[in-house]
Amino acid sequence: MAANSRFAIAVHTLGVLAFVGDKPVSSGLIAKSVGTNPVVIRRIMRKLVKHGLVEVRMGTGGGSRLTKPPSEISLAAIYESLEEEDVFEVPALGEDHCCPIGRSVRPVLEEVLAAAQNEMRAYLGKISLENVMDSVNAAIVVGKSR
Amino acid sequence: MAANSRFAIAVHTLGVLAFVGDKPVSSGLIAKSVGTNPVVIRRIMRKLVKHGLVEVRMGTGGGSRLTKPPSEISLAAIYESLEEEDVFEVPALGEDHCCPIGRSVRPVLEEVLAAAQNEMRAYLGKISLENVMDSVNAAIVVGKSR
DNA sequence: TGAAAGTGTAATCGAACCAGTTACATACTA
DNA sequence: TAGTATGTAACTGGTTCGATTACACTTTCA
Repeated sequence: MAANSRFAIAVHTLGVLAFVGDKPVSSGLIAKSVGTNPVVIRRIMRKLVKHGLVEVRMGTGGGSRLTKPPSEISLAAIYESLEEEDVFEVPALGEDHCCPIGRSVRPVLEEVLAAAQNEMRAYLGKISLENVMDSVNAAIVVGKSR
Repeated sequence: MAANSRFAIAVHTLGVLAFVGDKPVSSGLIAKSVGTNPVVIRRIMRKLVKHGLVEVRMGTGGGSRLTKPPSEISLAAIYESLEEEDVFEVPALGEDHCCPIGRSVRPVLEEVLAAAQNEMRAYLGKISLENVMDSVNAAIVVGKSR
């Protein structure tokens, strides 16, 4: 995964859908709320549809809608849907590499780094879209919107 | 932080230093073990020096050396030393943004994502360079180096 | 039935980032 | 002083990514 705004955009997008409720929302409208281009939203939406978080209707009055209540959508599910690369990358070395350390470090590192990322994912699994939106709504009501 | 091999390179580099022990190791030699260019190693080394993990001597017979035993160097310390950007980025929106959700989502997201990254860091804090090298050495002895 | 409002998708552009490399100044040792 | 190192700047090529444009396709509704 690159230094990446896609995850934030995805959560924001689903947040808008959750906020609006049952009515389909167009990618153009979401793009305005997120501050980007409709195509960017649709690119992300494609993956969310593929993973069953969202359904899309084409044509007039169409747009996107959540397939389940926000309480049943965890941030981990959103993260997984985006199919990002790993945060860390362990460069390959070639099998005939001279240094024994070089050859052995790689699998060890991969294991450790994967475990570290799993910790992060586990945390995201504990937070639902509903949790996020509760905080957002609270901020709106209190007027802390800046 | 970008999809990033620097962290892996840094751990690998310090692993070589730990393996060699007290004798200074040149960036050229490390670069060969890591499979990259000496300048890349020196760029990373600069930061490790800045954070006190490593000391460097110039001139003939010079090179780098750990400043403390591997058991006292955690992966989290290495990670911090690299001063990478955050894994996630929450795009800025401008204060006069029209959508109230857009304005309020940002701080909430930032908080959640920071917490997620802290989980990862906490895990890295529990693992020392010595732990990693123990696994590496075990792999070498057993001959599982591929 | 046809216009309008949507999405799907490909292609292109420019900016940013990064590893690799070269080159050279500087520092240290023998 | 010669040789071995690091420090650092500069350039390059590849990759990624968001933004944008363009166009085909789908659906609704008047």
